[in-house]
Amino acid sequence: MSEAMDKLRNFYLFRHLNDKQFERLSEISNIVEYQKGTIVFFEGEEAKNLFVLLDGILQVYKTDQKGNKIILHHFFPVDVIAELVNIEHMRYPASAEFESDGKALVIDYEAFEREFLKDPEVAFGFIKSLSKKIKYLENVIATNMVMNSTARVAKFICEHGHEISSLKKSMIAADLNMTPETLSRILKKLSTLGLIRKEKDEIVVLDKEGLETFYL
Amino acid sequence: MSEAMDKLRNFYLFRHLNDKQFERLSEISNIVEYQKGTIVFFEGEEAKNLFVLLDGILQVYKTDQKGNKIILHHFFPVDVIAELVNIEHMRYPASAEFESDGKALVIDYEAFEREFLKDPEVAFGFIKSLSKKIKYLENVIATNMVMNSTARVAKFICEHGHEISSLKKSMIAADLNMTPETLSRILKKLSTLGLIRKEKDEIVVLDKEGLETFYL
DNA sequence: CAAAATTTTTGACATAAATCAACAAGAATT
DNA sequence: AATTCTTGTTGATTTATGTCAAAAATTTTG
Repeated sequence: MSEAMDKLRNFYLFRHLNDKQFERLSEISNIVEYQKGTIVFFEGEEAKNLFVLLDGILQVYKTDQKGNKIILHHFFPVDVIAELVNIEHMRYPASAEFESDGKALVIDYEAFEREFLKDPEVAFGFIKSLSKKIKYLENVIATNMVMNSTARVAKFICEHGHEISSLKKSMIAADLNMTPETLSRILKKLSTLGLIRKEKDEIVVLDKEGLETFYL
Repeated sequence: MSEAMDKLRNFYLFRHLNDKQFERLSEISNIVEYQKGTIVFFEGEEAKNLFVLLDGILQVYKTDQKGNKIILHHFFPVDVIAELVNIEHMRYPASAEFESDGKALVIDYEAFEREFLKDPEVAFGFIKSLSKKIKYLENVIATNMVMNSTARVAKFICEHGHEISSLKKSMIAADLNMTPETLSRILKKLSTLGLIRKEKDEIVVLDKEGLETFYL
């Protein structure tokens, strides 16, 4: 059995399926490989498939009138994508683009609903998965509507201190829904306040509590 | 049987319950009346109960650092509140306040989960209800993060044209997460553009398509 | 390692919306 | 009807962040 199938077997939504059910799942789905930059679906498009992200990072975003991306979320493997739009026969409320090369299981939703969704375990798995989705939407709102730029940066530093070294600043800015200029200025301000120290390729947190006061 | 119980019987989540189950539901819950302005739960509080709103309007909001309310949603009867926080044993991500006098069924969640959530019909009802919640969160994001003030006002006029007469402008402004001053200025602008006409106690839409161009 | 390309920072300026204060218009009360 | 209270409007100012352009720093390439 392929590595991908292995990942699937262990994925919480499918863990309890017996061999026969799993076999059937394979029949109504197929594994697709995507290249970095590929758009999996566009905002406004109609949904016919359920996606299970197996490899790579998937970025979900909306576009405002001026054409700016507003990044809502990054999905990491393994995760279900687009269960809601399928359940509700909606159009995608946002677009999804691979941020790296990746791979996904693409499931024919209609067949899935018919043959699997009545299974209480699968239904409960869906509840879990929808819950997770609500949590991150709450987080998007809490972060982007309630907090100002400084607070968002402070939060990001506290929560992702390490990763900063490996990420481009312009990427971080995009994820925080602000311009690189604004990010740069805020980092400078936090430096001046003595809360962080900007070193070559790294940001050292000097006063975590001080940072937290911006957003807690 | 009381009017409230009647409403409950017909509520989609409980419609399929038999008399015995319904009896049991009554045992693990009770109907509470609330006065206008009562806070049902505060952001950050731990959840122990599931609420079913039976009467009145419930406003859900977050508070930013400056103490400004950021209104996320209005619930109208009959609707389930706080299923997520209960499922996930989370703290409330927002506060809820009655905007009018009201009434709700308050269910002991632990007992509910134990005795009802395994029922596939109830589980499916939960999926539906979580879906609804995701939809309005998407809408909050689409409205408040993606659209500017003018677009939000234009959308509101198109979608709630009638209600405007009955609502205080300051209320509308709060719901749109802007100040009354901003709302007043935008209405003036839309008037000047000939898209609406402001009459005593009413706003007449003159050019719906024109309004829609602001947000579609 | 030097040159070129990319990314980040800085400065000047623009913009949307909030804030503050005064005023006007309606509604409620005496 | 006159007075008071509440709500809405207008103008001036402030604030946070975006935009654009140039300079500085860093990374990649030859």
